[in-house]
Amino acid sequence: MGKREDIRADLTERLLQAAIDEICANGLKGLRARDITARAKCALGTIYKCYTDLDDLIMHVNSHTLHALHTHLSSVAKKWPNPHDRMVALAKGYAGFAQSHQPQWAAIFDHELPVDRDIPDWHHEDQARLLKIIAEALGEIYPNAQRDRLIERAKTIFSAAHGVIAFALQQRFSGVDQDQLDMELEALARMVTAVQP
Amino acid sequence: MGKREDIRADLTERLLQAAIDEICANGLKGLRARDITARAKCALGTIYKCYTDLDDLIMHVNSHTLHALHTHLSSVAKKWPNPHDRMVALAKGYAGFAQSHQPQWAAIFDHELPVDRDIPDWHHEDQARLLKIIAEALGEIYPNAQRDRLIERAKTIFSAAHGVIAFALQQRFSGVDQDQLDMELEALARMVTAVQP
DNA sequence: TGTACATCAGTGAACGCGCGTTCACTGATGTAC
DNA sequence: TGTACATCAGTGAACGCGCGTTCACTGATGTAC
Repeated sequence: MGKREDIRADLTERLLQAAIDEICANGLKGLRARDITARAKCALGTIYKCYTDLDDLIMHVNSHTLHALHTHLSSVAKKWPNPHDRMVALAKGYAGFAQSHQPQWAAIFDHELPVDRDIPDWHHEDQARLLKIIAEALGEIYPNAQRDRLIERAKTIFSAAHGVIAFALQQRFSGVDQDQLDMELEALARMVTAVQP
Repeated sequence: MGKREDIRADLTERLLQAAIDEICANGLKGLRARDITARAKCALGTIYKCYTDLDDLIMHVNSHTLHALHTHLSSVAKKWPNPHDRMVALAKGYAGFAQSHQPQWAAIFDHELPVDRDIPDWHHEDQARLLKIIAEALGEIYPNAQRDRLIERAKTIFSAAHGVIAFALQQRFSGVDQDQLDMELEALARMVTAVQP
């Protein structure tokens, strides 16, 4: 009987969820170990039984968010057979996700690991899967392009859209108005997938 | 005779330069009041005589960087009479500046003021001046467009290019390869300024 | 120009707080017979 | 099933460190006569 393992698994899960909730409530910057364990109703030390440290826990939260984003965008992509329209829908879908999950979404990009520690493989894979959705649409638009070029172009388009969305959502820097965001994203997506040599 | 004022002005300037140098050396995250005053060869408390606090000093550093960026991009713009080519040159020029001033450039976007404090007007103006350079080129490409629409589109293009450059420079997220950055920026700038209804 | 006094700038030791991480403890879970 | 013992999970008070900010002090600058 694995009662101890069950407890551990339950604790691990509760801590993850508590961390997510705390980030939603106070943002990554306002995340404190004590708040997480208070919310998860366990002792402070438990974090270090279930995770290496706070950074490790945050990485898991971010992975969780990336999975949710991937699920969201996959389902959006499925609805649009035309690759041009699909790109527009993906851009808007990304904006919608970012908007409705703002603090978690921001955490993905704001969290910085200590320099001596490197990003786990599964995190890179999460990102690669996202890019694949875009690359696939591009492949349909440019059937003769090389696979590597498509991936590279997908990165460009993703980061461009991300830039537009990030500046629009965090008022801080002069991004586009929020109510013009969808319109501008549509324009961007259309321009960027107009056929060319 | 304003000897006291001279000393104060000198100190203020030295602190600014020391802060810039420290950011270059250790990044915004590694910026510490003690390191700044050590480099400026004055006492710790002096920061609070010349600036409200560390955040205020950082805002001044960022303003300094934005001015340098504006100067750089203005001179780039002057060299290209054709607005399409100018947009390409601006994108590459921005990437070049970001690359050669990475820590200072990153500081502009990484620095977060406490929520209760708002961004001074001069900081917004610095940003607006940057956008104007882009809007001007757009105005030549789309002579019939409204001024407001041009500004909005300039914001979109700026944040898109910024996204591409930011992801490419900070390896962290899957941005385009650094040696393909210029090529991708050129493609982006051309696509985004292709004539359309 | 010289002297006496007032002001106030720069100084840096000390304060204070936040907060991640540790570790000696204790009691529930698992094991042996 | 019951009892005695060993293990080891979760606990949370305490540690330790980093670091922004303050403030009583002192000596140079400015002022009055």
